[in-house]
Amino acid sequence: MPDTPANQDSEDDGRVRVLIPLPLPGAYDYRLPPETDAIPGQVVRVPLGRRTVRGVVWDQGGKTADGTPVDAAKLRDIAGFYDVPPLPEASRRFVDWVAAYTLSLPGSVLRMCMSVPDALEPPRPRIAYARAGPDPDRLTPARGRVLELVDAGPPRTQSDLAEAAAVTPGVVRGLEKAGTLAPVELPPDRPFACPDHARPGPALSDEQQAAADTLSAAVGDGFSVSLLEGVTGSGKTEVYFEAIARALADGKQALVLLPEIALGAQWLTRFEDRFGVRPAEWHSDLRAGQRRRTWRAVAFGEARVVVGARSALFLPYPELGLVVVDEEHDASFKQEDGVIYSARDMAVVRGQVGSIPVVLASATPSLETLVNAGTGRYRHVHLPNRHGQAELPAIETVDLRADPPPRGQWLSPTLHDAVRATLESGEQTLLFLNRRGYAPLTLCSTCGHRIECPSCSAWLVEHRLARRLQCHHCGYSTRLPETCPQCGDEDSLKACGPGVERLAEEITAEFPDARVAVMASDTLHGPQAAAEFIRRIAEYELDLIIGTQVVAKGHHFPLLTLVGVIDADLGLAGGDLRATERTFQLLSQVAGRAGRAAHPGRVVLQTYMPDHPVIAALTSGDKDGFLAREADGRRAAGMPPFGRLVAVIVSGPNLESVQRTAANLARAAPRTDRVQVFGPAPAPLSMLRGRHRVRLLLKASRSVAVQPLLRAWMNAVEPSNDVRVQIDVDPYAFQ
DNA sequence: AGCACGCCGACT
DNA sequence: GTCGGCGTGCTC
Repeated sequence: MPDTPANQDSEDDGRVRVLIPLPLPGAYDYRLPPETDAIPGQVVRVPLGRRTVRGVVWDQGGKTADGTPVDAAKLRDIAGFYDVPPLPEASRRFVDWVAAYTLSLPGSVLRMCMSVPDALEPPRPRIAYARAGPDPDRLTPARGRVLELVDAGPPRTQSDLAEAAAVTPGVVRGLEKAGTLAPVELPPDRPFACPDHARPGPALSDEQQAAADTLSAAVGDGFSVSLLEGVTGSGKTEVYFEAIARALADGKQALVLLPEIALGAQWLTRFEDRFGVRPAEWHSDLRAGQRRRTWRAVAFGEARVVVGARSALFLPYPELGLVVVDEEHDASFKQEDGVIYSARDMAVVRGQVGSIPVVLASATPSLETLVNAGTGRYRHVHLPNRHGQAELPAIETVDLRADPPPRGQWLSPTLHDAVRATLESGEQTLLFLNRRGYAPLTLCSTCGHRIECPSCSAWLVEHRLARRLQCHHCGYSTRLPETCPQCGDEDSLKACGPGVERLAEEITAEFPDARVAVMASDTLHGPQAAAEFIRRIAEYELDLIIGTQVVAKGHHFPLLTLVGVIDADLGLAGGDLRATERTFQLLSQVAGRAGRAAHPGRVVLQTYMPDHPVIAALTSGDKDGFLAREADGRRAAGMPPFGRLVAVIVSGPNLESVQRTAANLARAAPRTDRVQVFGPAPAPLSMLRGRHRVRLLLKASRSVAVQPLLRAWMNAVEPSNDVRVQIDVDPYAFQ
């Protein structure tokens, strides 16, 4: 549909609605200067108060609260137009949809699309340095290295030269001053290479080819959702690459969402193997220059494939033809602050507003997705397992009540023997413990004091290598005290429970010859470090890996034949309904690290609850039965995905005012027989970053439109001025 | 989100 | 007497 002038159906006063990426109640009206035109999506500069801000010409909304248009006398002129493509219609509809669904302000959602302020300005030419004169009088070794680089290749920028020659940027400036180098202008942005869809990919098996054909056929055929289910090593990635190739061949852009880009090095390599170039990347630790370049390349349609974290969903793709969500079950797709949304669910919405296919890929799909596949709402594409082996390796349990580890240790005799045997046979072991640091709790043996975070209701975790206590929720960190902060007793503090560091200590003592390394999110510093770690495992430079959940993701190591789970019960505490599903997914993924074609591998789960349904399902291999029972339980309870939940979180530094607002909300709760409201109750973390948190939970059947109910409910209550009320539609963690 | 206004405490 | 803390309110 061609864009038509935004003011065509407005009054004669040249009124244009402009959405500003600020938390304002809606779009604002502006006047179009004479002799100018505005089309929807155009990015403009508008006066707001005494400053000028960016905004986007919007085609809907813009009514004031009482429905009357803003007085024409109040209108101010649009100050200017940015020379970037208009925000595409699908993006605009997506913004409106996400705002309405999550009950956030449209301006807050638009902000996620416009997160790169300087991307709107024309790119500044880059200054490079080229040889302009003879060597300087004083030719130091540092200057020599720079000149060697300049003479050997094309002109390079100051920072680039400085880094490559291992000198400070001052050396380059010095050479400019001496007349040896002169600045030259480079074309502003390095262009993104276009992935080559026609490049031959790896050979696919018949089953993989059939799956690839199914996904490819959906490309260009309007909105659809396909669940691509297959274990690690089944070739999922290569299969959806064929759908990407099809989108590229059709002249469309493609987006792949991954949970943790930091660990995507293997993924990027596979992409490059298939398409010849790297895709555009989008994640939180991108440098400002890269962000700007990528945003513009997406908006101008130059970046054809983007791989990124959840925020990549809000980039202004003009020609998006496919969205893939890999590891779709992953909890990190849920954005928990600001605009609270599930990137997996919003990816489906983005597919709907753009009339394009969505692929959800996972080895262990979420129950929501499986239910949608079961009812036929989603297409279910199942990849057979690698080499026809069992879905999971043989999983056995160790009942810690009957077979406990020695005092102060964490490996049961059975697991200890298994580790020894694996080491002796020259194969690799993975020990999984989803706890960073040395010990999760520090306790005073004299007075019983437990060291807690001053601003969260959580214990501080000892990190012995760093000699500190850390809060894993807010980042608070303090030196490990020598005396009890409560009773002052010396040498009375005891580390309680294991973390990966402590497990490493035990392993090193028990198996001094083993080459051991710990893999946790805080031991991997950046993508290169993660890639290096994975290389060390793959090239057999390590015998034993101790890891947290970061090891569960998407890597396959052929020499790894033993997986030991130190505490299989860890995720089951807390009574969260989703805990069983989550634990099943996590332990399935960890178990899947073991084994290869010739050697099935062994998985040992240490547990105090060998009869728990999750543990029983893992050992029996009855995945389908477990999921069916889980689904039955949810259906009977009216819980997601069969019912709908909305969490209302009230937080603030003052407990009384938080409780007062929560009580007022409870009093004003909607009273119909179509919804139930529970609470207020302390939120799962009752204190976080110095704020008390109280939660109400609204439960409704799926047929109820909860947003209007919630809007009326929230409008009926005036929160205390020091509290914040957040609404989490479809909370991930619920109790 | 900014940037005003405004209303109370410590300074040259 | 002013400078300045940050609570409250507004921006088409």
